[in-house]
Amino acid sequence: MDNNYSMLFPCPPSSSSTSSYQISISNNNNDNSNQQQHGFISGLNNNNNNNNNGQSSNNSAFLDLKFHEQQLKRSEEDKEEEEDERINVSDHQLGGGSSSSSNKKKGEKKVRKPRYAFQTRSQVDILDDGYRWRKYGQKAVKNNKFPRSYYRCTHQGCNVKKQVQRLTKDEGIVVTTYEGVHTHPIEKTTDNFEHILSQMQIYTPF
DNA sequence: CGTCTTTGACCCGCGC
DNA sequence: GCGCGGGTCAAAGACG
Repeated sequence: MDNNYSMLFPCPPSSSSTSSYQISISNNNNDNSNQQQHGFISGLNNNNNNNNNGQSSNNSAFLDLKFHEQQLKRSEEDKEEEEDERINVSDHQLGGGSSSSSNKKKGEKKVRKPRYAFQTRSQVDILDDGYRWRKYGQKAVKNNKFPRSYYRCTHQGCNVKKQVQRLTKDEGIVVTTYEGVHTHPIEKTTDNFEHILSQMQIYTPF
């Protein structure tokens, strides 16, 4: 469907960065079959808005990105997405309570965009990918001592979301899950991110 | 004062 | 039908 990777990386990488990250990406088909391969990326940097960045990320110059399509019962939903208008399943609205940003009409089925998950070895939870995110929720996750944080892109009209979660098994790994594609250019660039992009082009299976 | 995070409540889907 | 877990909302607070 949307296998146009370049759309996902609106900022062309420059080769000027001298930072020393190494990236390894591997498809991680841990769950079921029927995998698709899409890519999205989250760079490594401090987002100095909020997080616990007392611990410097400079030491964690080794990035270990593992990339896998998240298998969220998505295969059937993708199929149904096209004929979505025809289906009248339920008349619920998104989210808790009164107002929903996506004004779904009565009878429309909730459409989930495909999601792309990355595992990133990083000291910090928040990875600066050049976009501005606003946190809108945090939930405790079953079988995980770390909570999952929910972020939404703050750009007007851009409905991209991401989830950030640290693994219990390996506390150094942060799983970042993106949902949707940005409809606007990147808002700020970082050397780290650009460097990661340049690496990604090598490894991304076009 | 504007922006962002925190956090409890709410809603929904799904399995039993 | 019920309970659980995931996802979202929105008011309140923190912060620059």
